[in-house]
Amino acid sequence: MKEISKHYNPQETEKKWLAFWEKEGVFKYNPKNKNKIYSIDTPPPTVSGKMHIGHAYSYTHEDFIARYRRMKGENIFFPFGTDDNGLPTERLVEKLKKVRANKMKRQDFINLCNKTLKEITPDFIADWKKIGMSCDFSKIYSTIDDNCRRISQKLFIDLYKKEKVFRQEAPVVWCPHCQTAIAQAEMEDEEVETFFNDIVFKLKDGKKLIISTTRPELLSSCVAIFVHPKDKRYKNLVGKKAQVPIFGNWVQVLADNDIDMKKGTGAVMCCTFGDKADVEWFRKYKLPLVMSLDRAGIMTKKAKKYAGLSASVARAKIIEDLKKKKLIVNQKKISHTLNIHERCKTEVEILNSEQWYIKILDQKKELIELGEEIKWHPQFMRIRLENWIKGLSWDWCISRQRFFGVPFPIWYCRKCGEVKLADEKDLPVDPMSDKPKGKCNMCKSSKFTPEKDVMDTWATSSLTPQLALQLFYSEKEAQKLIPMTLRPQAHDIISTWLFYTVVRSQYHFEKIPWSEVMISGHVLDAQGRKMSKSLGNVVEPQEIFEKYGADALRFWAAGRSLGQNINFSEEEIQAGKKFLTKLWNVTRFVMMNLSLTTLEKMSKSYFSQSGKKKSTKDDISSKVVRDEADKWILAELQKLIETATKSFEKYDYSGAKLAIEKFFWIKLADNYIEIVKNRLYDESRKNKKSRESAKFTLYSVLFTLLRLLAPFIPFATEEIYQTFFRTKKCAKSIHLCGWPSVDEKLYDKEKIKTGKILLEIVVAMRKYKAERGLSMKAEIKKIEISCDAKTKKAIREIIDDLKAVGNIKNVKLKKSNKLTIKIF
RNA sequence: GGGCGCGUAGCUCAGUUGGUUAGAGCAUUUGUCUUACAAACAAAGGGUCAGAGGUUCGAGUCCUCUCGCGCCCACCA
Repeated sequence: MKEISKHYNPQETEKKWLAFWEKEGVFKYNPKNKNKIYSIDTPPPTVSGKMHIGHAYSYTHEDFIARYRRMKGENIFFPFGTDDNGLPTERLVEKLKKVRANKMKRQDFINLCNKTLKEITPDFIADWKKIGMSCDFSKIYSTIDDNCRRISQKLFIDLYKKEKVFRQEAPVVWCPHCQTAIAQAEMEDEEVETFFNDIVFKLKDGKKLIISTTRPELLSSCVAIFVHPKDKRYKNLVGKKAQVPIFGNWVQVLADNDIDMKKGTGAVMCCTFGDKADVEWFRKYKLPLVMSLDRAGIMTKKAKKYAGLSASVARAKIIEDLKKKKLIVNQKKISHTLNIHERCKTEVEILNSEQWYIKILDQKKELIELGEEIKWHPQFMRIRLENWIKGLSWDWCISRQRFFGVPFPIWYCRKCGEVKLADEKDLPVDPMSDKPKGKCNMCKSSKFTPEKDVMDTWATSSLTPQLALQLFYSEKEAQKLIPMTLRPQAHDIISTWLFYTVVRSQYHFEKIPWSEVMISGHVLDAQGRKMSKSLGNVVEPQEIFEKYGADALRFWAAGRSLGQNINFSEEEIQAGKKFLTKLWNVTRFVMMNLSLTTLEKMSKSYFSQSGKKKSTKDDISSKVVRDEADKWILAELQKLIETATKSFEKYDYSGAKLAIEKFFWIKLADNYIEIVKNRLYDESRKNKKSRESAKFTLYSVLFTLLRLLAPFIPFATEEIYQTFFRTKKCAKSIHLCGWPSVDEKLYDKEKIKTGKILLEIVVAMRKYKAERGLSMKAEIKKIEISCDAKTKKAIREIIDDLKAVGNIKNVKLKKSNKLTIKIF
């Protein structure tokens, strides 16, 4: 018997195997391996200082799949990277270093970002290792590193040459706080209370026209008034001019079908720009452009006496002035939803400015079809992409008036304005410090202005298949590996990362980026609410590691089906820990009963180097296994392998976990071990063959079970494998052992039926004893079982185990059509 | 307003293509030192499967409607 400690210590064990995996390069990717490649487009987490529980939840999901596929023998390409450029990183650095990018020299800020990333990234990544991600961490990309900048710029040039990207001056969604353009996907909703003001405009004939607005501060931007063409109240006013109060200019009254007659007074002012409708009218009726707000959200000169005020101050002031002049006739308190910037929660504005866009609006249909080409897990998530694409109303704005991002590889000719692209050989470039080669292609001038803007972070992270593949492959080879096998991610970024990656893959390679996607849900608190600092309900995975270990956390994460949100529950994590303890105890039991020589004999004869079962010729199961209970548990085990494998193939890891858990606890621990105990303890000679049968069964059931569990609890299973199962000839890690396959010879469905009867009798006996307050060891004098002939035969075959487990003196079998059990 | 998901035991969730008596964990109650495990084990109680209607020999499962919860999108004048 091997020495084995009484308690399982997850923290120590996990640390040990983490170091072992790294040292031995267990998860290192080998591009030369000839096996089928299973490639995963791992989400590069946005560097934020710390892994959160939602990360832990969804990343373990993809790791379950990766580990399963690896054991199946596929060549797993499971890279790792971090997304660390753009606004999220800028905001993190501003917070950590207590600076404001706007108030620093551009280059100083960029240097500070790079320096900060160097400081925090290793600790950040450590959590992904701790959770047991089986990625190849030996080569990691960062979306701001030289290679990623090069790829990103190169592919930008590709888009430019394919005319999929364009620059235009147009109204764009703008964040006044971050002072940059943003994309449609970066907006969130927020419900706010405000006043709906009825404001008096005067007509030439002195009559009044009352409009309703929530944004009176934009009066100075008013360029028209709209009414519905069928609105009788205003029908005779259409085509006439009205005077803007306070500012005195005259604007036309126009009719448009989009007007809601029931809303407010049914008359609305159009400002360039108050909202998206204004943009549409601006375009449709070719209205003049009057910008009353600047890039920082401050009123411009156009706002005359209100210039220099912030929008909200100006609003209060203008309402006051209008009231004094009795030009506000009604104020109604309303609550409405407006868009805020997801990064800083500032109310967004629409501003006219020059930006770079990737064309998407003209490709909606094609993009929806591409979504259909991908296999979705779960399927319903595809609809979310489709809905998003259908609802798109802006092309994808990728330029940001920021600092820490991938620069555009372009300059503009000072003379004719023509774009000058960087030479692909020179990438990555920073046009702010690098000079373009040659002269302007149009006018042959040699004076250029650099593009100051940087690309949005999604413009680079939408290229993760390339960023990851080019860690190991040349550009040409990498393209051959598109589509990758799997994109795993959570549902919140379907409209960004998933969508953008599809767009880029199509434009560059005319291919979908991956054949399959798996979408995880979110972690909510115990009450099902979002976790947030303000609610104080945030659970940190680091605390869970400390208290219960990563395996317990992973076990919990496998508890709900893919795509579903999960409520955090400490009890569930405790249940995971309990499972580990139980597994440990079962292992102790098995190992206490197997001698070292038996172990070696078994591993030699039964398992080949890879841990895969040997060919049938070497199969000793048919020679050794003789008792019915053993055949029963082995048959159940085959059924389990079948279920677990089928589930994993469907990305239904939770189904696999559930089946394994039930088998382990109910079939194996509660019943089989109880039944077989007595046979193991009886060391008499005549029992030798039965004892051997039990030993072999326990050995192979446990080893199979360990392999089935390895994707979920990689640390505990590794510990047990290394301590008890691994011999010189075996694979160096359980994660390199084969995935168990069903042994048809052992998959005897009749034996499963026999087992069912056996359990029924055992349960009846236990109930009998429990009801009388007896010990489970108490003797039963006589048990009478009435059953049909077939069952009778089956019971005869398991009668020794049955008598032993219940401590029964006499078993009497009677013939009957119905199974009844009487105990005396 | 549109789309998607969810509603099953006190709580958290399973429930395969419709098929015997709807399952598990936690919680509750009772019992048991049983040579793996008392942080364990055994047993028990607990359900109009949100509601209504329909299809079917048969519905937790399929269809229609209603109600409740969550998420995404739209509405923003």
